[in-house]
Amino acid sequence: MRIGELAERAGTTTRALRYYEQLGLLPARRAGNGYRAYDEGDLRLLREIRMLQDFGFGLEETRPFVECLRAGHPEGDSCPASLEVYERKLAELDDCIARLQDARARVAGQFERAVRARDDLAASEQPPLCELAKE
Amino acid sequence: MRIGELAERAGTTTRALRYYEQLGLLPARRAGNGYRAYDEGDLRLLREIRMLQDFGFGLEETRPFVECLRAGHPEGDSCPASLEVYERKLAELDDCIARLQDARARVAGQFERAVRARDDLAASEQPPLCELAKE
DNA sequence: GCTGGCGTTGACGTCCGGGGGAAGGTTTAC
DNA sequence: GTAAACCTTCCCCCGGACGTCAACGCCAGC
Repeated sequence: MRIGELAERAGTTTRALRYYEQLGLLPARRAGNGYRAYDEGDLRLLREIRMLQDFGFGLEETRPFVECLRAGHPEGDSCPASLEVYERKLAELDDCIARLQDARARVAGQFERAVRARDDLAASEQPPLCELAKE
Repeated sequence: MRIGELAERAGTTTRALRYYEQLGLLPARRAGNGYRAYDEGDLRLLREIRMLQDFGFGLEETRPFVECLRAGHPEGDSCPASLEVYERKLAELDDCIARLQDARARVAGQFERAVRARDDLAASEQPPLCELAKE
Protein backbone atom coordinates (compact mmCIF):
# COMPACT_ATOMS: atom_id res chain seq x y z
CA MET A 1 0.00 0.00 0.00
CA ARG A 2 1.30 3.45 -0.81
CA ILE A 3 1.06 6.61 1.18
CA GLY A 4 -2.05 7.99 -0.47
CA GLU A 5 -4.06 4.85 0.12
CA LEU A 6 -2.94 4.56 3.73
CA ALA A 7 -3.80 8.18 4.37
CA GLU A 8 -7.24 7.73 2.91
CA ARG A 9 -7.96 4.51 4.80
CA ALA A 10 -6.92 6.12 8.06
CA GLY A 11 -8.69 9.39 7.38
CA THR A 12 -5.59 11.51 7.41
CA THR A 13 -3.26 13.14 4.90
CA THR A 14 -0.05 12.16 3.19
CA ARG A 15 1.53 15.19 4.77
CA ALA A 16 0.77 13.89 8.23
CA LEU A 17 2.20 10.47 7.41
CA ARG A 18 5.46 11.99 6.20
CA TYR A 19 5.53 14.02 9.37
CA TYR A 20 5.04 10.92 11.52
CA GLU A 21 7.87 9.26 9.67
CA GLN A 22 10.02 12.29 10.27
CA LEU A 23 9.32 11.91 13.98
CA GLY A 24 10.28 8.26 13.76
CA LEU A 25 6.77 7.39 14.84
CA LEU A 26 5.74 5.53 11.73
CA PRO A 27 8.75 4.67 9.58
CA ALA A 28 8.00 3.21 6.18
CA ARG A 29 9.73 0.60 4.11
CA ARG A 30 10.54 1.66 0.60
CA ALA A 31 9.67 0.08 -2.72
CA GLY A 32 12.29 -0.09 -5.48
CA ASN A 33 11.13 3.19 -6.92
CA GLY A 34 11.58 5.02 -3.64
CA TYR A 35 7.88 5.10 -2.80
CA ARG A 36 6.88 4.44 0.79
CA ALA A 37 5.36 0.99 1.26
CA TYR A 38 2.94 0.25 4.07
CA ASP A 39 1.04 -2.84 5.15
CA GLU A 40 -1.98 -3.63 7.29
CA GLY A 41 0.15 -3.52 10.40
CA ASP A 42 1.03 0.08 9.67
CA LEU A 43 -2.63 0.85 9.29
CA ARG A 44 -3.17 -0.66 12.73
CA LEU A 45 -0.42 1.53 14.18
CA LEU A 46 -1.83 4.58 12.48
CA ARG A 47 -5.32 3.89 13.79
CA GLU A 48 -3.85 3.65 17.27
CA ILE A 49 -2.17 7.01 16.84
CA ARG A 50 -5.34 8.61 15.54
CA MET A 51 -7.45 7.21 18.34
CA LEU A 52 -5.08 8.50 20.98
CA GLN A 53 -4.89 11.87 19.30
CA ASP A 54 -8.63 11.95 19.44
CA PHE A 55 -8.37 11.45 23.19
CA GLY A 56 -6.19 14.50 23.38
CA PHE A 57 -2.80 12.80 23.38
CA GLY A 58 0.15 14.51 21.79
CA LEU A 59 2.07 12.58 19.19
CA GLU A 60 4.98 11.90 21.52
CA GLU A 61 2.57 10.43 24.02
CA THR A 62 1.40 7.90 21.46
CA ARG A 63 4.91 6.57 20.96
CA PRO A 64 4.84 3.96 23.74
CA PHE A 65 1.60 2.57 22.34
CA VAL A 66 2.99 2.34 18.84
CA GLU A 67 6.17 0.69 20.00
CA CYS A 68 4.18 -1.70 22.11
CA LEU A 69 2.17 -2.79 19.10
CA ARG A 70 5.27 -2.99 16.97
CA ALA A 71 6.84 -5.23 19.61
CA GLY A 72 4.10 -7.72 18.86
CA HIS A 73 1.71 -7.10 21.72
CA PRO A 74 -1.98 -7.50 20.94
CA GLU A 75 -2.90 -3.98 22.06
CA GLY A 76 -1.02 -0.72 22.16
CA ASP A 77 -1.69 -0.49 25.86
CA SER A 78 -0.41 -3.93 26.75
CA CYS A 79 2.85 -2.45 27.97
CA PRO A 80 3.61 -0.75 31.29
CA ALA A 81 4.91 2.34 29.55
CA SER A 82 1.53 2.83 27.89
CA LEU A 83 -0.28 2.42 31.18
CA GLU A 84 1.95 5.04 32.68
CA VAL A 85 1.01 7.41 29.89
CA TYR A 86 -2.64 6.72 30.61
CA GLU A 87 -2.10 7.52 34.25
CA ARG A 88 -0.18 10.68 33.52
CA LYS A 89 -2.87 11.76 31.09
CA LEU A 90 -5.62 11.13 33.60
CA ALA A 91 -3.79 13.18 36.20
CA GLU A 92 -3.20 15.93 33.67
CA LEU A 93 -6.84 15.96 32.63
CA ASP A 94 -7.98 16.01 36.24
CA ASP A 95 -5.72 18.91 36.95
CA CYS A 96 -6.89 20.81 33.92
CA ILE A 97 -10.54 20.15 34.69
CA ALA A 98 -10.07 21.29 38.26
CA ARG A 99 -8.45 24.51 37.16
CA LEU A 100 -11.20 25.20 34.68
CA GLN A 101 -13.87 24.48 37.24
CA ASP A 102 -12.20 26.85 39.62
CA ALA A 103 -12.06 29.53 36.95
CA ARG A 104 -15.68 28.88 36.12
CA ALA A 105 -16.71 29.31 39.74
CA ARG A 106 -14.85 32.56 40.01
CA VAL A 107 -16.33 33.94 36.82
CA ALA A 108 -19.80 32.82 37.87
CA GLY A 109 -19.30 34.60 41.19
CA GLN A 110 -18.32 37.81 39.45
CA PHE A 111 -21.19 37.49 37.03
CA GLU A 112 -23.77 37.02 39.75
CA ARG A 113 -22.39 39.88 41.77
CA ALA A 114 -22.50 42.14 38.71
CA VAL A 115 -26.07 41.15 37.89
CA ARG A 116 -27.17 41.83 41.45
CA ALA A 117 -25.43 45.20 41.39
CA ARG A 118 -27.17 46.08 38.14
CA ASP A 119 -30.57 45.08 39.46
CA ASP A 120 -30.04 46.93 42.70
CA LEU A 121 -29.07 50.00 40.81
CA ALA A 122 -32.09 49.75 38.54
CA ALA A 123 -34.34 49.36 41.57
CA SER A 124 -32.95 52.40 43.33
CA GLU A 125 -32.79 54.69 40.32
CA GLN A 126 -36.22 53.72 39.12
CA PRO A 127 -38.27 53.49 42.28
CA PRO A 128 -41.06 50.90 42.10
CA LEU A 129 -44.08 52.22 40.36
CA CYS A 130 -47.16 52.94 42.35
CA GLU A 131 -49.65 50.13 42.16
CA LEU A 132 -52.15 52.41 40.49
CA ALA A 133 -49.69 53.20 37.73
CA LYS A 134 -49.83 49.62 36.54
CA GLU A 135 -51.91 48.75 33.50
CA MET B 1 3.43 57.80 37.59
CA ARG B 2 5.73 56.37 34.96
CA ILE B 3 5.67 53.01 33.28
CA GLY B 4 8.09 51.23 35.58
CA GLU B 5 6.20 52.18 38.70
CA LEU B 6 2.86 51.20 37.25
CA ALA B 7 4.23 47.87 36.11
CA GLU B 8 5.62 47.15 39.52
CA ARG B 9 2.50 48.18 41.37
CA ALA B 10 0.37 45.97 39.15
CA GLY B 11 2.79 43.09 39.20
CA THR B 12 3.50 43.12 35.49
CA THR B 13 6.20 44.34 33.13
CA THR B 14 6.84 47.47 31.15
CA ARG B 15 6.80 45.37 28.03
CA ALA B 16 3.27 44.22 28.75
CA LEU B 17 2.11 47.80 29.30
CA ARG B 18 3.57 48.93 25.99
CA TYR B 19 1.88 45.96 24.38
CA TYR B 20 -1.48 46.90 25.92
CA GLU B 21 -1.06 50.39 24.62
CA GLN B 22 -0.25 49.02 21.19
CA LEU B 23 -3.55 47.13 21.34
CA GLY B 24 -5.28 50.35 22.34
CA LEU B 25 -6.29 48.69 25.58
CA LEU B 26 -4.44 51.00 27.92
CA PRO B 27 -3.38 54.18 26.14
CA ALA B 28 -1.13 56.51 28.10
CA ARG B 29 -0.88 60.23 28.25
CA ARG B 30 2.58 61.63 27.68
CA ALA B 31 4.71 63.85 29.82
CA GLY B 32 6.66 66.69 28.25
CA ASN B 33 9.69 64.50 27.79
CA GLY B 34 7.73 61.83 25.95
CA TYR B 35 7.49 59.48 28.91
CA ARG B 36 4.21 57.69 29.41
CA ALA B 37 2.25 59.15 32.32
CA TYR B 38 -0.25 57.09 34.25
CA ASP B 39 -2.50 57.81 37.20
CA GLU B 40 -4.41 55.81 39.79
CA GLY B 41 -7.26 55.29 37.35
CA ASP B 42 -4.91 53.53 34.99
CA LEU B 43 -3.80 51.33 37.82
CA ARG B 44 -7.42 50.45 38.41
CA LEU B 45 -7.86 49.57 34.73
CA LEU B 46 -4.72 47.51 34.76
CA ARG B 47 -5.81 45.61 37.84
CA GLU B 48 -9.08 44.83 36.10
CA ILE B 49 -7.19 43.50 33.11
CA ARG B 50 -4.92 41.39 35.26
CA MET B 51 -7.79 39.96 37.27
CA LEU B 52 -9.68 38.96 34.15
CA GLN B 53 -6.57 37.47 32.65
CA ASP B 54 -6.22 35.47 35.78
CA PHE B 55 -9.71 34.14 35.16
CA GLY B 56 -8.58 32.96 31.76
CA PHE B 57 -9.82 35.91 29.70
CA GLY B 58 -7.92 36.91 26.62
CA LEU B 59 -6.86 40.52 26.33
CA GLU B 60 -9.54 41.33 23.78
CA GLU B 61 -12.14 39.97 26.13
CA THR B 62 -11.09 42.43 28.79
CA ARG B 63 -11.72 45.39 26.52
CA PRO B 64 -15.41 45.88 27.37
CA PHE B 65 -14.55 45.92 31.06
CA VAL B 66 -11.82 48.46 30.59
CA GLU B 67 -14.00 50.69 28.45
CA CYS B 68 -16.79 50.38 30.96
CA LEU B 69 -14.54 51.61 33.74
CA ARG B 70 -13.17 54.34 31.54
CA ALA B 71 -16.73 55.45 30.83
CA GLY B 72 -17.03 56.23 34.51
CA HIS B 73 -18.91 53.21 35.77
CA PRO B 74 -18.04 52.03 39.25
CA GLU B 75 -17.13 48.50 38.16
CA GLY B 76 -15.79 47.06 34.95
CA ASP B 77 -18.76 44.75 34.77
CA SER B 78 -21.40 47.44 35.17
CA CYS B 79 -22.05 47.41 31.44
CA PRO B 80 -24.13 44.97 29.40
CA ALA B 81 -21.20 44.26 27.09
CA SER B 82 -19.18 43.02 30.03
CA LEU B 83 -22.00 40.82 31.21
CA GLU B 84 -22.21 39.33 27.74
CA VAL B 85 -18.53 38.52 27.90
CA TYR B 86 -19.09 36.82 31.25
CA GLU B 87 -21.86 34.76 29.73
CA ARG B 88 -19.84 33.82 26.70
CA LYS B 89 -16.94 32.88 28.92
CA LEU B 90 -19.09 30.73 31.14
CA ALA B 91 -20.48 28.92 28.11
CA GLU B 92 -17.00 28.49 26.73
CA LEU B 93 -15.70 27.14 30.02
CA ASP B 94 -18.63 24.77 30.33
CA ASP B 95 -18.02 23.49 26.86
CA CYS B 96 -14.34 23.05 27.49
CA ILE B 97 -14.93 21.28 30.79
CA ALA B 98 -17.46 18.96 29.19
CA ARG B 99 -15.05 18.02 26.43
CA LEU B 100 -12.27 17.37 28.90
CA GLN B 101 -14.54 15.28 31.06
CA ASP B 102 -15.57 13.28 28.05
CA ALA B 103 -11.94 12.73 27.12
CA ARG B 104 -11.18 11.74 30.68
CA ALA B 105 -13.96 9.18 30.72
CA ARG B 106 -12.73 7.67 27.49
CA VAL B 107 -9.15 7.49 28.66
CA ALA B 108 -10.25 6.03 31.98
CA GLY B 109 -12.25 3.40 30.12
CA GLN B 110 -9.24 2.46 28.02
CA PHE B 111 -7.04 2.40 31.05
CA GLU B 112 -9.30 0.13 33.02
CA ARG B 113 -9.74 -2.21 30.11
CA ALA B 114 -5.99 -2.38 29.65
CA VAL B 115 -5.39 -3.09 33.31
CA ARG B 116 -7.97 -5.86 33.30
CA ALA B 117 -6.41 -7.33 30.18
CA ARG B 118 -3.01 -7.27 31.80
CA ASP B 119 -4.27 -8.94 34.95
CA ASP B 120 -6.17 -11.56 33.01
CA LEU B 121 -3.11 -12.30 31.00
CA ALA B 122 -0.97 -12.57 34.09
CA ALA B 123 -3.48 -14.93 35.62
CA SER B 124 -3.62 -17.20 32.60
CA GLU B 125 0.06 -17.26 31.81
CA GLN B 126 1.07 -17.79 35.39
CA PRO B 127 -1.44 -20.34 36.69
CA PRO B 128 -2.09 -20.00 40.40
CA LEU B 129 0.52 -21.68 42.44
CA CYS B 130 -0.38 -24.82 44.30
CA GLU B 131 -1.09 -24.09 47.91
CA LEU B 132 1.79 -26.34 48.92
CA ALA B 133 4.20 -24.39 46.80
CA LYS B 134 3.77 -21.34 48.98
CA GLU B 135 6.68 -20.45 51.17
C1' DG C 1 30.76 65.39 32.88
C1' DC C 2 30.10 60.68 33.64
C1' DT C 3 27.85 56.65 35.13
C1' DG C 4 23.65 54.26 35.92
C1' DG C 5 19.05 53.71 35.55
C1' DC C 6 15.11 54.76 33.60
C1' DG C 7 12.63 55.92 29.31
C1' DT C 8 11.65 55.77 23.96
C1' DT C 9 10.68 53.20 19.29
C1' DG C 10 11.02 49.35 16.19
C1' DA C 11 11.94 44.96 14.74
C1' DC C 12 12.40 40.36 15.41
C1' DG C 13 12.33 35.98 18.53
C1' DT C 14 9.96 32.65 21.37
C1' DC C 15 7.02 28.89 22.71
C1' DC C 16 4.00 25.01 21.28
C1' DG C 17 2.46 21.25 18.28
C1' DG C 18 0.97 19.62 14.02
C1' DG C 19 1.17 19.95 10.13
C1' DG C 20 0.17 23.19 5.20
C1' DG C 21 1.76 24.55 0.77
C1' DA C 22 4.64 25.27 -3.11
C1' DA C 23 8.70 24.23 -6.02
C1' DG C 24 10.76 21.08 -8.88
C1' DG C 25 11.56 16.51 -10.14
C1' DT C 26 10.19 11.12 -11.11
C1' DT C 27 7.02 7.35 -11.69
C1' DT C 28 2.80 5.26 -12.45
C1' DA C 29 -1.81 4.69 -14.41
C1' DC C 30 -5.17 4.98 -18.00
C1' DG D 1 0.71 11.48 -23.66
C1' DT D 2 -0.81 13.37 -19.92
C1' DA D 3 -2.70 13.51 -15.53
C1' DA D 4 -2.36 11.86 -11.05
C1' DA D 5 0.38 10.27 -7.50
C1' DC D 6 4.75 10.09 -5.61
C1' DC D 7 9.42 11.97 -4.11
C1' DT D 8 12.42 15.66 -1.45
C1' DT D 9 13.33 20.15 0.51
C1' DC D 10 12.16 24.28 2.08
C1' DC D 11 9.84 27.72 4.35
C1' DC D 12 5.36 29.09 6.47
C1' DC D 13 1.65 29.42 9.82
C1' DC D 14 -1.59 29.42 13.61
C1' DG D 15 -2.50 32.22 18.33
C1' DG D 16 -1.35 34.72 22.34
C1' DA D 17 1.27 37.30 25.14
C1' DC D 18 4.81 38.95 25.57
C1' DG D 19 10.69 38.64 25.59
C1' DT D 20 14.78 40.46 23.72
C1' DC D 21 17.74 43.14 21.64
C1' DA D 22 19.46 47.60 19.32
C1' DA D 23 20.28 52.21 19.44
C1' DC D 24 19.14 56.05 21.23
C1' DG D 25 17.20 60.13 24.73
C1' DC D 26 16.50 61.98 29.53
C1' DC D 27 17.71 62.86 34.21
C1' DA D 28 19.72 62.31 39.05
C1' DG D 29 23.68 61.94 41.86
C1' DC D 30 28.63 62.61 42.74
